[in-house]
Amino acid sequence: MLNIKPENLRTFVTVADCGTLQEASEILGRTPSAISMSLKQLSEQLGAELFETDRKANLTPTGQFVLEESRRALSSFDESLSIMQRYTQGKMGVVKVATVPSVASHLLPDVVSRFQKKAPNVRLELRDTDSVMVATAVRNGSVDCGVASLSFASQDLQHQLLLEEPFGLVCRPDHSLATSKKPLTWQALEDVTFISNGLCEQIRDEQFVRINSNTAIQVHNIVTLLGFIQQGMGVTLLPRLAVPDQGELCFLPLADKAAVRRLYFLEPKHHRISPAGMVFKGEVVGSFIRE
Amino acid sequence: MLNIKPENLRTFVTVADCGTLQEASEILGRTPSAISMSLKQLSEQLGAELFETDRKANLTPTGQFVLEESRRALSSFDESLSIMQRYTQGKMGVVKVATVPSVASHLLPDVVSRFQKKAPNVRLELRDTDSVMVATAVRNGSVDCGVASLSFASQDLQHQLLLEEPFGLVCRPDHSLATSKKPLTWQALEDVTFISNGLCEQIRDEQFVRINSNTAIQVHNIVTLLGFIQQGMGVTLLPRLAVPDQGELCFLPLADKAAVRRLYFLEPKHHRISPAGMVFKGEVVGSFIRE
DNA sequence: CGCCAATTTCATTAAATCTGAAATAATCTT
DNA sequence: AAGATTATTTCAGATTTAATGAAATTGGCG
Repeated sequence: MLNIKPENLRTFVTVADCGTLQEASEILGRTPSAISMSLKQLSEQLGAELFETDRKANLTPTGQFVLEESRRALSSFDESLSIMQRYTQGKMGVVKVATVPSVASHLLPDVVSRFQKKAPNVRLELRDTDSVMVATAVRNGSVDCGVASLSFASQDLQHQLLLEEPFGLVCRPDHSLATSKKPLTWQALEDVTFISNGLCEQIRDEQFVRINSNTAIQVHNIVTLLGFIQQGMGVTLLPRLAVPDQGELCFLPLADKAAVRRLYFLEPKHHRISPAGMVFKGEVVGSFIRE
Repeated sequence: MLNIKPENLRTFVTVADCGTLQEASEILGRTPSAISMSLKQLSEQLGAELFETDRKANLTPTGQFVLEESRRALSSFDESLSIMQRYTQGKMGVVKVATVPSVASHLLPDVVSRFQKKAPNVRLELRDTDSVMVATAVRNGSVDCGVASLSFASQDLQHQLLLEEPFGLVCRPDHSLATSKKPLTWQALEDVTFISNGLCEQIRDEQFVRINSNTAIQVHNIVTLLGFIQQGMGVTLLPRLAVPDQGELCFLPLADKAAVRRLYFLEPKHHRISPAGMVFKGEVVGSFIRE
């Protein structure tokens, strides 16, 4: 089998274009004798003369054919290398991300627009679900990475803290607790109708856990939950980002500063994410670290 | 710029397929350490890890992408080399040939069928004209080579004698000369109506040249010429191959054995013909040398 | 937690490639 | 047509690049 390297073809193409070894030698940065040897090797491998005479002005029919095919071969090879390079630089590919809804709606838009400026040819696939599903999706590989809170550390997930935000009481402005001047204690919740939601599981305080587990209603969907609050059916606890800014509901601080939601960047521990995914991660992490 | 050679990609693909250096080293015929270094070089050039761990069982996302692209790059490159190789071996391409009609109809069929057996993927373009046009076509490159007689040696044509065949007198069976027992002398032509044709210019004998230039009719097209003879309008001189075998005309030998048509293989002197053309030439020359 | 096997590293050897000078071949000039 | 000139090839030595084999390291498995 023959052993022709792209550099042989590149040399040949340059010489054919220049018509002289001297000129080609300057372009290629090698001596004419090196180029002469490279051409000799190529024509020996092919078993045919490429030039009519030892002056390089005229190609044989074989030379013309090999010239065209060499151009094709080189541009295809170079294109492949370029594609690999763009991929490894995170300028190409697909990134699939799962986040919790509050992150998706409040924090992702900024991250995404900066990411797209940096990597305009990368396709971004976003989905939002609850934290458990985010973790599952990252774990089984159906997404590259995710942002969620972490109920329990998984052995095949790597996590990185992005943000801590306090829970607060969400209620109507005319609710009895709404006028409280001081941060609310857990005790205050004992006497009102508490509507639980999925995020409440993040709060580990014993007294609250009891309140939470005794509650009559638990609503998982945020929009539905807020509707219930709006109707005056009770109060709930939510982190700041989960509550729409321009709503008509109150958001009151809690006395227990340990009641926080932690958001983590999640990625698989045992296999790494794509270069484009790394660029996305950089945007996410950078965005949260700055603020 | 990066300096990745096909051998690097081939090594990577083999290792990715095998899943272990040991196995790949046997296939590639190199030691595991050589392969390890080649892989290291590749991933350094790309600036990304290709395998999850130093065991080669699992590819990173980058590795999977590079694997696919490497396959594409290698098969394209190899295909190009294969095409060049097939071309230089005369297994691909186009051969354009011009011949005189008698060769085209009598001798080419055999040559062509043997050529097509040898080079089934080469396109053959045949045309027939008179010798002067054949030579012109070869000279100006509109055909690769040709078969014709040669009125005057051209400085940019290379020729090779294929066949010498004697001229003979062509006439109706009831013509006065048809019954002659002895080979005909030029003198015998002085008393009959001689119809000239283009091939007669090959005959240099002085007496004949005079007869030929005094003739009242000159017909260039062979079919037309034979029609004239058939009608009893006169006689002509032709080489054996130019007269149809199963015609009703007589072909009588001449006394002057120097009156021969010489057929040459013609090719350009200053630029060589394509590999497929060389294969065709081989068939033509071989065919004539054998007989 | 330690063994076993695969992989990497490192120093050395081998191979391929490049250089520069001299020889050769081709074109240009007279 | 012969010498002058320029381009190309050849060759030996130098340099760069890749491959080897032994030793060190790493990762997976019991």
